[in-house]
Amino acid sequence: MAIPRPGKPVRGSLSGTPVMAVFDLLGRRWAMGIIWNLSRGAASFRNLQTSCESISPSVLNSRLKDLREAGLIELTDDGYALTAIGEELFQLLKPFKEWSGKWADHIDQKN
Amino acid sequence: MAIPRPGKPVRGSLSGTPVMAVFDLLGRRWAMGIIWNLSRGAASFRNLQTSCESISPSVLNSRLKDLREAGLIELTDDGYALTAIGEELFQLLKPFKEWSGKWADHIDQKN
DNA sequence: TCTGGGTGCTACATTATCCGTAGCACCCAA
DNA sequence: TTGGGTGCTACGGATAATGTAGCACCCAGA
Repeated sequence: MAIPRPGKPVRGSLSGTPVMAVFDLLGRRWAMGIIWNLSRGAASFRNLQTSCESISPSVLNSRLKDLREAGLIELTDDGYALTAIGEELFQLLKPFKEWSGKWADHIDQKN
Repeated sequence: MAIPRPGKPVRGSLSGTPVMAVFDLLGRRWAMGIIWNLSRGAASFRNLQTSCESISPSVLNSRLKDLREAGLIELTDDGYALTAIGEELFQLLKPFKEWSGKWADHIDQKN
């Protein structure tokens, strides 16, 4: 699948705004999980495969390609790593961890 | 598809942590876009359908069900609306807009 | 040099998910 | 009671994800 570019939504997004292109890119399986994993440092293909338990290599490869073409990750001597702007994106993802705790509590309450 | 619950990943996520359950839920088409749209206030089914240009009603319905079961949105007299915790999640999504601008510039530079 | 094991990735069939369109039930106003 | 708007479901085809197998490459040891 083609890579969504800001202003040129591929998958049919809301209005073609850059933020929707982001949602388009991140709204794919494993995309955010991969970024999350790479935040701890560069990782090899195999390494990512094991930390993303059940991802198949073909999808991992495809997602890595997406993220690389989007400029969020790059292939270094140490393996795949976040780029500067990818790291910035991770900083936005970071607060999700705390929120998810609240969310979990909220759901537990209901059950 | 079953709803991912914190601690009980459905689709096979990294490690079953709550944050991965979030990524599992949001890593579906339109999920973040719907939340983004609802941040401007409650919206009807039709309303969402038009603001999410090319979403099909069946997928929209499915996503709304996902988000409702996850407790992020609810059906009010005014239509679908963010819950309190859904609104909190939107606050985390908000900074993506600014970042996406940077990202767009970054990509333009490369081309 | 020739195993043998680790790594990165591809191929392919199966399954799940998404999309597009049609259409039904409901409400309300004319 | 007809017509139009709204909320949603059904279904067939397209697209994406999964699971498994396996190939090419490198390097270490015999």
